[in-house]
Amino acid sequence: MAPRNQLRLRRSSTSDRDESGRGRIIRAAARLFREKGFRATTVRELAEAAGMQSGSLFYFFPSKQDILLAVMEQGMAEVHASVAAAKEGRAPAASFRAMVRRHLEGILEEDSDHMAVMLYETRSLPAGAGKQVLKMRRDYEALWEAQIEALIQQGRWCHPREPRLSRLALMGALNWSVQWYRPQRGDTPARLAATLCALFLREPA
Amino acid sequence: MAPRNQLRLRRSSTSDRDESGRGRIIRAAARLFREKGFRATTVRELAEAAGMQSGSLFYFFPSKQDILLAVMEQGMAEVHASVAAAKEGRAPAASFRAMVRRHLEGILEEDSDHMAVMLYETRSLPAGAGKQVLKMRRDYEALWEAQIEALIQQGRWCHPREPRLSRLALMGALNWSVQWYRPQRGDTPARLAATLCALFLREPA
DNA sequence: AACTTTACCTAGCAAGCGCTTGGTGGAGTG
DNA sequence: CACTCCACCAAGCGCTTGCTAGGTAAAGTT
Repeated sequence: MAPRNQLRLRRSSTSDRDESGRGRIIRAAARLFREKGFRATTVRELAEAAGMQSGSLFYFFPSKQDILLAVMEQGMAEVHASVAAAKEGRAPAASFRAMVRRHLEGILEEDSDHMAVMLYETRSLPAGAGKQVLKMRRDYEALWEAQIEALIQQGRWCHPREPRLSRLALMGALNWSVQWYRPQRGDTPARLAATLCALFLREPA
Repeated sequence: MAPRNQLRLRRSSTSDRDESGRGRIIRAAARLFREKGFRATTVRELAEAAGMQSGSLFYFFPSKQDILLAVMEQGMAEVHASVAAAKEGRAPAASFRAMVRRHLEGILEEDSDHMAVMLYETRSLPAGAGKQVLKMRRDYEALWEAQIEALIQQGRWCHPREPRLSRLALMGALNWSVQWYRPQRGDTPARLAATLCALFLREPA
């Protein structure tokens, strides 16, 4: 019995946004998992899209499920970082607009499939798995809820009570765009963001 | 070569909400497809949940995919009927509130898995399939968009332009609840509906 | 120069998959 | 009582699935 694969696994030394085997796998997986779903994507398809043989995937990851986990982790980390940066150093309403824009860019732009996979493939993970991802997700939600509370205090939010439900409604309105948004209509995530913000923000008194 | 299964298939003589084989299969499929997803549900699990052997499914349906289609059709038809009925004979804002309530009940209540499957399993259908379901879906969306236009005319909608985007945002906010709503919190779909309506409706002038 | 590690490839196994086939008991019909 | 039809069951076929085992050429290390 050979030593377990796990023992030799690299954690991404640089980023996984590189041309290394790991990086190529994660990018290909993000695209396929988003387009076809996790279960409907076979390791053979995935390997071909990453430019290697199916067996080689298991040199980099112990299982198919761990590839899904890696996709989600990367998506969550990148969007969180982008949105958190947009929050800094602006008035609440301006911050909010920037955050919405970054969030939509993070789920709608080309080669930004990771976060969409994270949003819609949660149930492909067995009950115990993905605690790390779950924690990241909660942190991300807290970021938004805090922002909504700031807007409520300034009287700029459309509904002055229920910040939790407001956040859920907002996230629904934003994340649903994954289901219908198609870039070729002349829309961009930025323009969509501007319009959607207008639904939730109240004019200054 | 035996005659194809299709030739012997019954269209639901009464409703499929009965205890017939077909009805049992559709109900079990709705629950499993929602909980685990279409691909992750095997015909053996599905058969067991419906109280029969796996082969027997194919006496009632020509393929697993046709079971999915039947689930979606039933869900779409029932919710459409319920929401369309709520629209009748009320002032626009009151209609709207009733519609939102019916929609949420249709996707959140126990044994109402069909519509949720319809919302989140579209990509499990191959490109050509489900034209019937797609048409039903478009009709349903038109129903909502008309309602939003009526509210805009009365000055009761939170955003006076962009009825299409308003509809998409609203649907997102409502449909996202499938991902997070859990009944045991003391919430009900009806209460959730009331709060979410307040986000989108404007007070009468 | 000798050795180890990295980054894969090749071949294939065991399990599970959707679906088919050939029945069969019971109810309905003439 | 003979016949037909309905609603399934029992068994299994052929294929695909995630994953494993063993190998290897090239690069890095000592």
